[in-house]
Amino acid sequence: MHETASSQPRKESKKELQAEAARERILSAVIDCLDRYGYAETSISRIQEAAGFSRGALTHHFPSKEEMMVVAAERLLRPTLSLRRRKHPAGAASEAVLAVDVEADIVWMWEKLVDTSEGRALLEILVASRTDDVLRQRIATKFARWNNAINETLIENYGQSGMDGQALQEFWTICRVFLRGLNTQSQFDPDDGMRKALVRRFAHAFAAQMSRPRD
Amino acid sequence: MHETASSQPRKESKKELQAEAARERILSAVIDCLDRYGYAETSISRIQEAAGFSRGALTHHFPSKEEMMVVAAERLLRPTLSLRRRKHPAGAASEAVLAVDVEADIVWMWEKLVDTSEGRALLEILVASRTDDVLRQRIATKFARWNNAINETLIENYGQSGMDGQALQEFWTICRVFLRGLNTQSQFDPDDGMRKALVRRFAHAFAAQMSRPRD
DNA sequence: CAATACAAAACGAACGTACGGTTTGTCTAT
DNA sequence: ATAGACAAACCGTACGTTCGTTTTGTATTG
Repeated sequence: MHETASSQPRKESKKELQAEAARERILSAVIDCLDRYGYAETSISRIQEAAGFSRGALTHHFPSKEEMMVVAAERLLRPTLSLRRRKHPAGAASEAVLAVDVEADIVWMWEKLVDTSEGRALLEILVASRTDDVLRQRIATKFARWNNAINETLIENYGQSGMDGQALQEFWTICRVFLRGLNTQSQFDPDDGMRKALVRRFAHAFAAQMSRPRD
Repeated sequence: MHETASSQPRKESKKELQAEAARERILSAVIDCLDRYGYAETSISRIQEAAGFSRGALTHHFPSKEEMMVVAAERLLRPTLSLRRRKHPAGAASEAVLAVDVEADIVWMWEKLVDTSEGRALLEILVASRTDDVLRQRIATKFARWNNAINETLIENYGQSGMDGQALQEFWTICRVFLRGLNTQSQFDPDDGMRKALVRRFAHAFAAQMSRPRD
């Protein structure tokens, strides 16, 4: 072993790049299968087929199916998907602006984070981890960190509202829970219309609550 | 087949009673396994073990596992669990009374309908039906009817609020979706405290929105 | 700059296991 | 006696894993 420290991305050997690309392709296949077939029906064969690799290649990159699922979950819980910061014009009509922003952010979360392959795959993993002890233990801290990261970003954006931090955390958690729950009945109205209407209705009521003084 | 019409429960032969009790026991075992092990890990062996029956008994009462699941789903979607009617004192302070009632009903729904074995089993079936076409087709209409029945009961109780029927339906659907979503992360805080706090926070905001005039 | 040596990558067959379904047998109540 | 209620053994299948082989990229020689 030479001293090619991993902190120096200088010399990414071609093989390492290839291996990393393969792992990425496999993880994408896992997420795709979770969305299409659900956690239970996501078999090695299905992943193999979706990724375009052989059975042996999968076991070469991941020692077990469980490991594949955990790494896929880690990818879904990567904090890379953060809301963009908003710059608020300091001063007048702050409440109205705030409400509009909250509504827009919620709709954006629904369309870009939840109502996607990744969002549905995450739902499958979360529901599976409800009854799978080892899976739950392995993703619990990542999930908590992910929730906190989202909350912090949102609180940073909306901290000037009248609510304290605790209440804000709870409100955004409610929002996340609602959007995730909406994915549990997406199969019953193939047209997005109804769900999107619900999102808007929720966002509107939610924003109204947030931009009002606490009682 | 004699002409013992099912509309005449007059002569329930002892054997029929026994068979019905066995079916009920099996269905309870299914729901229990769905809650404990999840949809994927609910196998015939597990159900057999939980119900205290042999493999043969299960296949005697239900032709297939899918049929068992569908009938279990039908049991979970039975309209028997309806909110009790509330009698409102016609007259003063109706808005405040309304808000209190809404909050109480939501907490009641969470504790008695959603945060239960049956509620979690229903979550498992709904998530499974997202990717299982035959299961979805077989429970779709029952699920829709169940949602409508709940909505109608609630609208009957709260019809005097300022909202129109469409908005009320959407609001209660939002409530149901949120409570179901809360079950998808119940495994991460074994203490009910946090979830119950979220329910209360949601119920409070929800009630405030409902007892306010529309904009 | 070849030629060789070695490790990683990809492959596919084989294995044991657990599942759902089926069949056969036994007992009980009518 | 006859049909239903339950039990137990059996069958084919699909799963996840293991393992030996082949291929490909990289490093080390002359």
